[in-house]
Amino acid sequence: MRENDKPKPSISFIEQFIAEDLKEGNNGRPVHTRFPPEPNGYLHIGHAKAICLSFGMAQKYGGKCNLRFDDTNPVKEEVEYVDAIKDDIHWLGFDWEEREYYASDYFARLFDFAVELIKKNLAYVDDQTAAVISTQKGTPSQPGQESPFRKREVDENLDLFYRMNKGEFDEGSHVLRAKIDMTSPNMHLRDPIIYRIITSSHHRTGSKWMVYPMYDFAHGQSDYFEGITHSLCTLEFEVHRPLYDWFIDQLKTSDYRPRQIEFNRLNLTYTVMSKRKLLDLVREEKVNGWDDPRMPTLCGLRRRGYTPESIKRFIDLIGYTKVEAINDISLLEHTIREDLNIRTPRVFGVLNPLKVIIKNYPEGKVENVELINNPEDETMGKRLVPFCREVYIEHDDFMEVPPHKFFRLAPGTEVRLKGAYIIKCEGFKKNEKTGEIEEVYCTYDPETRSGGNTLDKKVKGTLHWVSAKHAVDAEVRLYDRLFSHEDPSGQKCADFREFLNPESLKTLTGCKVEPSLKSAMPLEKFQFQRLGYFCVDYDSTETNLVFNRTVPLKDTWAKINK
RNA sequence: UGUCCCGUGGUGUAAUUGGCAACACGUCUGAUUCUGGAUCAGAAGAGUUCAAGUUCGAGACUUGACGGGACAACCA
Repeated sequence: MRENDKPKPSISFIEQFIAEDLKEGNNGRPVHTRFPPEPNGYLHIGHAKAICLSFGMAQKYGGKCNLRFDDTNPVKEEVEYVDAIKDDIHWLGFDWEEREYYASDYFARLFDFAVELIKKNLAYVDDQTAAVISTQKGTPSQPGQESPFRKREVDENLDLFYRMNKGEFDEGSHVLRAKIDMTSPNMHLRDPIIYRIITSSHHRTGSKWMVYPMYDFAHGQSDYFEGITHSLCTLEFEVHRPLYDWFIDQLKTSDYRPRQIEFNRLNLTYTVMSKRKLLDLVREEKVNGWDDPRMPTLCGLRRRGYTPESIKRFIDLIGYTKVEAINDISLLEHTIREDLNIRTPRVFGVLNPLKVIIKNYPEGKVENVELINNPEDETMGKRLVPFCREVYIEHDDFMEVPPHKFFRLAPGTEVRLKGAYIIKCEGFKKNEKTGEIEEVYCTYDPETRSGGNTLDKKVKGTLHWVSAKHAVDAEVRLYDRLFSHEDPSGQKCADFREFLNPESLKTLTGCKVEPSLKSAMPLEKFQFQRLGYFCVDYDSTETNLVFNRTVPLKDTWAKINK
């Protein structure tokens, strides 16, 4: 009854930090977070985890969350990605209002800050090649060595840096480095490169700049410029934090400083989650684009039939920790079933049609039988489905020689056609050459019409069906896991491509669906009874209906059958 | 031979900050149903990587092992 009686919902360690910071005043600021994608690819479900966190914390604590494109590397970034990223965030149900920012908005301030560091003798221009700088850095277990240019005079550094940006030097010939500590046990503090020369055009600033800041020199500062209080990122940036803090120390003029907190990134079984690998799959045409329904991208999941709610629910369940875990994709499948179970109408669709002829049913007669659209939700109402002498059933639902515990149709057995009548199998036609069953002959019991209450005749099996005369043809795409290995990218001796599942896409044509589906629109979702959840694909047209199977229903018979 | 992070049922997370380990998924029973789905009821499954210490009491604290991960891109 009381609030206290309920177990307190546990909050993540990040939320605990935020709550503590707020308690201590948070420098007089409300929570302000940011989601900072680089526009060099499409968002995937791992990004959704970060989005839910940053937007979620802001929402929960009455703060704000900015969208900031981390566009400091013009050679990899494109506008195409900017637009797609915005669509995906909105689709998930989050909004950054007018706060759409770009790291490139801060290029001038960042440049000025670099100049300031040079003047404070905390940065210098290095003329060495990348290879030389790299060897001088040492290794994680060996200290680095100082560059011969480290002691360059301030004026010379200033002059060189300005000339770098004027385009007087080639790419790779000079870099600007922060002067920190070449012997630090943290590699990131060994005089990190903060500016490099890039002559490619930037998707927003064009050719205005010839020098571009590195991630470490842009990210924390951008947070600072925007007044971010909590900068939430994934675990691999943990070792960057001392550097993040070092730059903030040079920059801050009051008590305010953004705080970086790291959490575990999302790993899913049977898929890959790095943008580079996903890009490889797209470029090498292992999949049909970023929005291929087998991809873990948000646009792929959307096309597959996933709902934002199911993704958010999944993310909620897996939580935020510092443990590098690999999450089971079957949990995602659970959350989408849970969601679709409530929201989708039930329909009949036959994937592998087998014709059943009901011999004692009058030719030419059509009855409209009434079916419940969703037993979970009465408000979704009922619909009429035509029934007649010839219907299609699922090929798997008939067996000439049924195994033990087979509840479906077989010679001499009875089943119910859902919503219609109980039928009995009296015979079948078999192709002598191929051994394939081509038709099944049945009789029906007119007394068993659904809804009639006098009958206590019971059958074990209930089948879905589609009237042969009224059926609409459809193409159905069945998806399986993209990879056959649980952890395709975690194998040292094999490339992830070797684990691609050759059966990840099966296209079925000549499927038969009930006539009410004729005008279904792309992304419309249904439960094909006894089969699974399906949604209309973008490829669907008026003359060629195309469905994607989002996820099958759990199938205990398939399990028994194993 | 470095620095930092992490180690709780099969999996993912909890444990009110030290009081005999909880939840979800999955698994297995059973009930029920005109979806072998869903739903409902129930069960099995970890003594918290190991060891020592502090304490009346440790999954939580300390130390040390062991195991896993991150860090040596002019990527983010």
